[in-house]
Amino acid sequence: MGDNVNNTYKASSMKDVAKAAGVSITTVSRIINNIDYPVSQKVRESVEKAIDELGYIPNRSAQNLRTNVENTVGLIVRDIGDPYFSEIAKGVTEKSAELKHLAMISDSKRDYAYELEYIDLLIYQRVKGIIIAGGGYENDEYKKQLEDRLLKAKQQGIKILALAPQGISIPLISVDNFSIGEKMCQLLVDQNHKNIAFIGGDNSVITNKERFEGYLSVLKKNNLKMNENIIIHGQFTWEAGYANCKELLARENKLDAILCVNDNIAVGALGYLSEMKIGVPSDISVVGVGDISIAQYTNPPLTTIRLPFRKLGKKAVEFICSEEESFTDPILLDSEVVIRDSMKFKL
Amino acid sequence: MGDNVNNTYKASSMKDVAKAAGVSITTVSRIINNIDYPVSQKVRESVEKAIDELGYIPNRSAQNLRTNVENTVGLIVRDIGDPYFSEIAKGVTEKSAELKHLAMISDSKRDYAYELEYIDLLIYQRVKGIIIAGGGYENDEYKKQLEDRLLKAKQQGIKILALAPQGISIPLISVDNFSIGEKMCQLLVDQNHKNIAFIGGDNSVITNKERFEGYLSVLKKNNLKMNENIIIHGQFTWEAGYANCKELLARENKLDAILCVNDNIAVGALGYLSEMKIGVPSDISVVGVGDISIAQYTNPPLTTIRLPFRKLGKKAVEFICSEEESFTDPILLDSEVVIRDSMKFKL
DNA sequence: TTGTATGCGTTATCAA
DNA sequence: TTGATAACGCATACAA
Repeated sequence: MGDNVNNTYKASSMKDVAKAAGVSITTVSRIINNIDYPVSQKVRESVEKAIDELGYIPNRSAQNLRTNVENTVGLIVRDIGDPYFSEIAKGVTEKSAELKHLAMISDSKRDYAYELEYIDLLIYQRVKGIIIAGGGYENDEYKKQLEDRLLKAKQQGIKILALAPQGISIPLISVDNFSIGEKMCQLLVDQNHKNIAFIGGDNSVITNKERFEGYLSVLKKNNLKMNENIIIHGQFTWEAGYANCKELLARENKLDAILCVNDNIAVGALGYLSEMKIGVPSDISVVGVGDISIAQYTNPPLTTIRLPFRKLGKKAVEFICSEEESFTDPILLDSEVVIRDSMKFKL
Repeated sequence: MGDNVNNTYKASSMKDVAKAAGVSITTVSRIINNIDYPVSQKVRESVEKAIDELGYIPNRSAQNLRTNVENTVGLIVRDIGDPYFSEIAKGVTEKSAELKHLAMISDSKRDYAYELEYIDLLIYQRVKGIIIAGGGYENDEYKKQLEDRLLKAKQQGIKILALAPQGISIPLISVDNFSIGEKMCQLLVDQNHKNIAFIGGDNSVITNKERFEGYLSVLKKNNLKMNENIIIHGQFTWEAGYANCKELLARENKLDAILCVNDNIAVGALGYLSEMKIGVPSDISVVGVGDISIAQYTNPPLTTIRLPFRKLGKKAVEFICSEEESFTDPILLDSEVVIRDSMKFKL
């Protein structure tokens, strides 16, 4: 089982196997790769025996150098503890495993300097493709840096794609965030809600901005005037949802509904309202976006819109492992409104 | 910027750089590796210019084949959406990035067949080390398979370590689960709780078993008789916590406290109790284990014991990237009881 | 059916 | 201060 010298093992190579089996390395290679090439039963057996005894495992780096075929994909998330990203990560790791690939996951801690650094590391690692999960930042420097990396990756034959808009030209598998904002706002309007507050996350993130614009568009369409007082932006976490809901109610207490830009924020808001003994949906309706798994267990269960996180992750890996080089038209997956009990029916 | 043939790029190599700069590849290599070797300013500049113009990036596979130095670590979690694991993952990715390494994360979906398969994939990938995050299964076949892989990894010079006991000899960086069970149970006993229920997760998982034994040991020590009726095992999720709390109360309604084997379960239990309008801690005390981030925001905030998840992940990466080959004595990190409002003080 | 020889892109040894 | 060359482990074209 390998040579034990100085208590350290040296992995055996094809050469060792060939020698042990008394054949050439070509033959060993053919057997390893299970290529449909005629090999006599006797030789095959002796090689397999040698492989087993030596505990031989092919050297990926050498294979890789030779064939230039990678079997890793890179995923960059903002916060792996956030259900939004962990669901995407599950889709990515699941599909990767299915295709015998491995996923490298980096957590940028919502800091785009890290985001860029990780892309560099992943390119250097020569992964087969890089998946950017978070929404782009409305920041010219960031966009420029990202475009640089797109070019760099292309030169190395590495695919890059995003699961949320980046404000630049990049293959995109995502959802239609503007229409999501519209749908949820219209849902509330349809039930006669008038004073509809908006709690957003970081509004320099394009995803947030697009949903927000969907909200504004529906207000306008329905001749409801926008009230800046009841629009708050902050972070994407439930802590922020809690804090911003508090702030919101301090500013304005005649609210019909709160549209939260994601479910995390809605969960935080629900928590604050419950603490304040404000009835949901009797006193105020709350809706979110995402349908993360906890949304069905909040009190009351959350009305939201289901985003296909896992499917996004899977599709991304499929693209990376496909022959397709690139694509320009965004692939937008459907999302479906999920009615639960946190929204009042006023009709 | 690379040769564009048929709309596909071929990454440039050191050879290309050398040719462009009119020097030997040896010189290029020296400059790339920033080795302290005298290179004339003029040559250095021309090489750097060529690197820049060609967009040259070293080929990791070739470097790797030559030097046999890896810069990736593997992490296997059971469910990346579970705060227990996502916190560990954050520790791992953070420390990895710090050391210019990349983390490959696999999600076994709590299925140990996948767990083993992922280990194989990671070994084949020749990562520098593999971190097993979940607790081992009390299952002889699993243990045997795991031991096989330990040996295989050793042959390849790959370190494997666990962040929870596996029931076999393996380098371990963890916490003392038995004493954690003891501490939490003693905490309740000290406050005069007598009928202390236990909601566990999968009791074939060693971590669970050890905490449970700590609980039993304290009951015994205090001459409290164990009541099988109020001991339930199930899953580690809050859905299971909810369901098992319900089951528990259907079986027995004279409970002083519930000791949950982790915070997820406690969160689920709290949810059920709140729905049933059962006061916590007025009617019944609830404590958990872990101190996941949501624990301070539950209603009431959860009394629990803080486990150093992130630190575990970081220490694991430090070990993998260190010179140390292995170690036999488990490294057990401290955990600290966190008193919040979900436990009644009866004294 | 099997084997020989070449080259993938590096690093490192040795020579100049 | 610089360069020629071998070797890492493998896949493959070609020869036998």
